[in-house]
Amino acid sequence: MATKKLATEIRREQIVRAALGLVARHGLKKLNIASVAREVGLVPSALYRHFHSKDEIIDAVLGLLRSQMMGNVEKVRNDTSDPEQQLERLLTLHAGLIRDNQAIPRILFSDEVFSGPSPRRQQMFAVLKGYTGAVADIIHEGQNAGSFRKDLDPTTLSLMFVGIVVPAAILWHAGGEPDIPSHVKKGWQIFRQFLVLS
Amino acid sequence: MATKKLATEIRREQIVRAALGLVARHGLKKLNIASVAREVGLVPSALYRHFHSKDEIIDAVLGLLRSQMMGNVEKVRNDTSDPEQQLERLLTLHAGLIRDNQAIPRILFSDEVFSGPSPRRQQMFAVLKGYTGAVADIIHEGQNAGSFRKDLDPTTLSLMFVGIVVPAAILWHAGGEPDIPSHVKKGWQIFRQFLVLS
DNA sequence: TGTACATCAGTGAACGCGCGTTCACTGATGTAC
DNA sequence: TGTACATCAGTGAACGCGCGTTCACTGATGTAC
Repeated sequence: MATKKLATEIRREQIVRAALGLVARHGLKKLNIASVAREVGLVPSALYRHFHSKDEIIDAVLGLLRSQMMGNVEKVRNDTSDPEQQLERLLTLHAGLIRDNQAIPRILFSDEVFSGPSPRRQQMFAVLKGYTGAVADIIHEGQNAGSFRKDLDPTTLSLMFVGIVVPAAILWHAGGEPDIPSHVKKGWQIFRQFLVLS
Repeated sequence: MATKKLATEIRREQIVRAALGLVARHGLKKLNIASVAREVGLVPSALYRHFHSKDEIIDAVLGLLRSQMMGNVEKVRNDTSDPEQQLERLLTLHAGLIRDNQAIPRILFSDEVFSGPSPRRQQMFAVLKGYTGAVADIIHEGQNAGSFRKDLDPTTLSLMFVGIVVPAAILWHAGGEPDIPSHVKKGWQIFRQFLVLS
């Protein structure tokens, strides 16, 4: 029809971005082929020229999410070499990511991931593990450099670090409260006071 | 048939418990009328003698969850009057609840809640708010009693307190790691060191 | 430069499955007399 | 103590909707000659 023909590479990207947006706005359950197609300006069956199945689209969305999270880690590590600043900026970026992108917690806990195909669950586990692992690395470096307390387990600390954002995000997700940036700022002050040797 | 006829009150409880178990094991997406009926030993249509719809069953499951969480708070407040011990026990109970009951995070983040009927989202928000509010109250009492540091916002601390368990639960949920009780123990030591005046 | 052809993105109708829900019925249970 | 009756939990067939997926087709695009 009036629809322009575009290369598969371009369409794949359009489709994945549209799917991510839909998940962020309405949740994974409402992610259906028809909506994605409408968003991209195609007919539902046209998506099958670019993906073999809906599952394949979901996997691509997971990949996009992973690259966003790991992108934040890389950005922070390139910005500065000071572990304390790395943590602070990562927290801010992460909070922003979750706020702009309600899709993250929704996907993390979705049945599509946890009851879905086993490789997908493993991929998701790898993402989470990679992220908290990177945080633990930063903490470890700070300990070695002598700027952080040395008597605490970096892994435990990394989970608590992530824990500054997550419960706030849940609450915000559920009812609009609390103000995430403000909570994150306060939470970071507390975490920092405890961890950084002055 | 051979199925015994039981009073609606009994059946309602059986149905809700069966549904909660199914969600815990397979996620909300696989919660269908047929499975619940099979679990209870009835035919699918029989459930409609006791609930008007699947949505009503889901609401009842949410109610059960709420009572479990708030039950922990009450138990702890009755056990001891020392805020520090209240927090420590609540953390342990909460960790156990999440471990035995993978249903909690799955439901909290499910589309059934967040894209579902608005009253349901409000109910869920009230549950979360009530729980973190209770934690904040305990912290506040500890501050007034002079055993906790006074220069920190109880609300922020309460979210961080919950944050000790949540990320660990997510990881465990995704891949079996880490050992939740052990992480919670270490996390509590850190939190306690920071909060409690010695 | 033009023409024939292969490629492949896009279309629309149709299929089929899962699943929530309805409905007329059956038959057990408890109660009124 | 027995009998008639109302109540209501349980049944099984059927309906209907949402939705992922298939398939034969069309027609635009780029390329070989």
